[in-house]
Amino acid sequence: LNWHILSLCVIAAMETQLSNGPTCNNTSNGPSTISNNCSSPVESGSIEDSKTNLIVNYLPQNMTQEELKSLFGSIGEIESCKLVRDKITGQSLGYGFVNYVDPKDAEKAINTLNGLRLQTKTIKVSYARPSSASIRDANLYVSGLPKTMTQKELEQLFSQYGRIITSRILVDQVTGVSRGVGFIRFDRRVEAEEAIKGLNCQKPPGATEPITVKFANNPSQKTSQALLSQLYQSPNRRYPGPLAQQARFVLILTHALNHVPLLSFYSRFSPMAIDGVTSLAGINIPGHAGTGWCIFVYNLAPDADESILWQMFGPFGAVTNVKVIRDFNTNKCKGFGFVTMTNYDEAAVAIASLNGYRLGDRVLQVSFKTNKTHKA
DNA sequence: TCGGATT
Repeated sequence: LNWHILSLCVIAAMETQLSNGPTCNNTSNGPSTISNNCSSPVESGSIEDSKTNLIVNYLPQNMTQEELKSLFGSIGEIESCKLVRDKITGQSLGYGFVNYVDPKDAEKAINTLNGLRLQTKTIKVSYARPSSASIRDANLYVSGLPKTMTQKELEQLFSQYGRIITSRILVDQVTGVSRGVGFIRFDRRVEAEEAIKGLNCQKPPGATEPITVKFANNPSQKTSQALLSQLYQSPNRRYPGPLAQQARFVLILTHALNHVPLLSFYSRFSPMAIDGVTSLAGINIPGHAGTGWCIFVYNLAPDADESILWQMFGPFGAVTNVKVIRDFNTNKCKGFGFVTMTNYDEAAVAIASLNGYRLGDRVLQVSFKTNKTHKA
């Protein structure tokens, strides 16, 4: 058994290609995205800074403040430079500020560095709006959008409430179709508040379902567990480390003791192995969500929570997301949940191992998620 | 007995 598990670990080892969504490009914010060149700065920001201070967006996750300063320092003398990080985790939030001494250098930096490709990202360089409380927390998260709605239509819908700084509609990485989720950043918080009042739970013109509009979280905020998982499954790892092996072993052994035979999952072929990800375009593969492999877990207890899913699936490899589906009113688990795993092989092993697993007095059913819907 | 989605 142990030997099989070790072999499996080798077979299952695949390159992790973590891509953080579609590469940002500077046209994606649409034609109505305003210039941040503040000819009439408002409130507390200094007028001088408006011509020297730049905001740099869509920086690669691993870029440091020093690297940012080095890159922009190649243009001219920098007065100050700040990479914005999450207060708690220290993770880069993917943007920063560069303040030049000379306004000419700021202009030059926009002309030469805006649109520069760094790793998987295309950075955006523009004048920073003066810092002020009124422009903070003006970013909205919008869900339930009709899949046909374009970014332009989204902006049209929201523009009645104020000046839009940026907008975006998230798309499936594989199919390119809208995920029905987007973002709108207004110039001022009060505008965002009005948009929530006016549009939350409303049907956009021609739509059949109401949309949800609320304040957005910070970009790429992950749970501490997902961060741990990411750390633990480092991108260059080819084989699971001793800890992973141990955990797998324990789990699979537990499974064996549960008197459910293991499937011959190691002989199963992986669709990822045909000719890589490109072969997946337009093909509907169960559980494949573009960002990973989505697994359906059925027969969870009413009091089940996310931690049990992390505990069960984590040992099999990179888990990026878990979700227990709860009843809106009672907040009790509706009996099922979802787990997203990065690598097909690890997901397949987890499914093969955990399907039929006895959790308390329940026997779990675990499979790739399908497109079933309860709607009529 | 197959959601919600966080650039």
